[in-house]
Amino acid sequence: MTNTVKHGGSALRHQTSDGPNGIRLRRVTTAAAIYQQLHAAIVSLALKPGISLQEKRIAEEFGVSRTPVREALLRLAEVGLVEIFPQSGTFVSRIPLSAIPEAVVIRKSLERTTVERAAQVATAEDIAQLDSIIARQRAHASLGEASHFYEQDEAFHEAISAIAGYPGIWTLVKTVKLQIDRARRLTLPVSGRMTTVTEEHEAILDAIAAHDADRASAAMMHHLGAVIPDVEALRQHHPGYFA
Amino acid sequence: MTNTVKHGGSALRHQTSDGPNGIRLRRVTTAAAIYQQLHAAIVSLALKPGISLQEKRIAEEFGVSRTPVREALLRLAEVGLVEIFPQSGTFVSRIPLSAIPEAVVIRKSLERTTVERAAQVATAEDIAQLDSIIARQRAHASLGEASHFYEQDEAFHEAISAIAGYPGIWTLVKTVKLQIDRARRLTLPVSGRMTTVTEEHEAILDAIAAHDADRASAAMMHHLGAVIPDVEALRQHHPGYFA
DNA sequence: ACGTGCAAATTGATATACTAGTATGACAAA
DNA sequence: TTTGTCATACTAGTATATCAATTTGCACGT
Repeated sequence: MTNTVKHGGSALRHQTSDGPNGIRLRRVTTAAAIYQQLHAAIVSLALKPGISLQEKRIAEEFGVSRTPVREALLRLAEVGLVEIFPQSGTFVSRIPLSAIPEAVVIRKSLERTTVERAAQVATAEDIAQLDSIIARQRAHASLGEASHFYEQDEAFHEAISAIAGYPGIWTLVKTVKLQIDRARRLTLPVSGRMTTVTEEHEAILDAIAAHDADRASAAMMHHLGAVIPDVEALRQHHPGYFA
Repeated sequence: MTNTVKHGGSALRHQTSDGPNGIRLRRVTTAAAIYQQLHAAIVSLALKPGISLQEKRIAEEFGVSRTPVREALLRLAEVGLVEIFPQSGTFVSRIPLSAIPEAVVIRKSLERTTVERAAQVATAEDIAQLDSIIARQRAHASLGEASHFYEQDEAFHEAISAIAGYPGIWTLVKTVKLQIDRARRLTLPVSGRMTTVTEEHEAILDAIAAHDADRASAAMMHHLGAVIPDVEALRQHHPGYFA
């Protein structure tokens, strides 16, 4: 377990507080920047589950001191993306397959709530917004742009949360579904999957537009239930990635 | 905004790692200890919303360096109990009344899920366990022991989550209901409230014992809906406590 | 093969110093 | 009086060096 990963020697550049127009921007701390970079790297599996992360080495690679690196790692440990063993080492967490079913249940519970509420209160503009998201999604799907497609997928769910008046629920869902996302990254990109997802989103939107909370809920449950990855196949293809 | 608060000069003592029986206990880091103390102080309102918390001063009061204090404050900021303004100051967060309705919705959503599942799968032992919790609760209520009563109240909900097979949901609910708890602390202890809560718990348990998921859900929703504090009265009595 | 013990490695914590924003109040200008 | 500027002090963010506590692995000896 002495694997390491190169970060490409990316140097962090402190953002100065003054924008060109004199607007006072919120300062981006070094610790926050490192957190985001590591977060993205872990979720995208650029940093593989199980590999070692050392405060000292990361600090050198980013060209900063241990302090902000340490703070970033502590935050990552809280959301379950790294595991810190005192006086021993810090490692990218293995994907806890046993926790995924519960994460799915939580997500279903919360998104059922948002979609039902959204179906009750959605305005014409809300529906138009969701429709435009789906349109972009369909375009990306036809071009096979998985990354952009994924962004719009998230935007769709986030928009529903916002429409319902519960934007904080999406924030919660994002952290809950982290490990699910990591597992999903390992599944081969099934052709046609993007089209299927788009159709499921359309079904959800149809129900919202009809202000049919029950149908919207059912469509959302079907959508979220279809995303569960095949656990056993993953274990076979990627030994050592799971806890 | 130069208010401060005395911590009574409580000195932290490092726990050694070896228990009397040789079992290797998980080491309690200084940062974690400080986090817990500040967490409890803020939720119990011993630390009032809005007052200043300074890394340096807290470090001196606890007799430690800035580092663990800083880590504790960062964690507290993540759960919304303190607000950090870079290069300016750190303050106990004011209670965000506007976020409370959403927190209630989230809690209802998650606990509806757990109680419905619990009603489906509860065994005789599970039901006995819940019954004993309620028994203890009734005893504490009759003696007016609010603090012990509150512990059993939490234990009841936590047990339901565990019975459902979703222990992580209770962990989530605990953080979501933090601000609700702070607001509730400000409400005067209504006589008979403890008795009412106990009866509501009994109704929930009855439905679970009967494996009636719908009734259990309804009882839980009624229970959680009855706890919403009177926002306007709070604003009047405690100016400066809310955001 | 199997413990034993020591050295290396790593996180936890301390102490100190410096930087960069931020709040504050005094003071000058209108 | 009001407004704008400036000096000052304060605070969080970061850097650096160092030590402590503990785990881990490997060499060593039995």
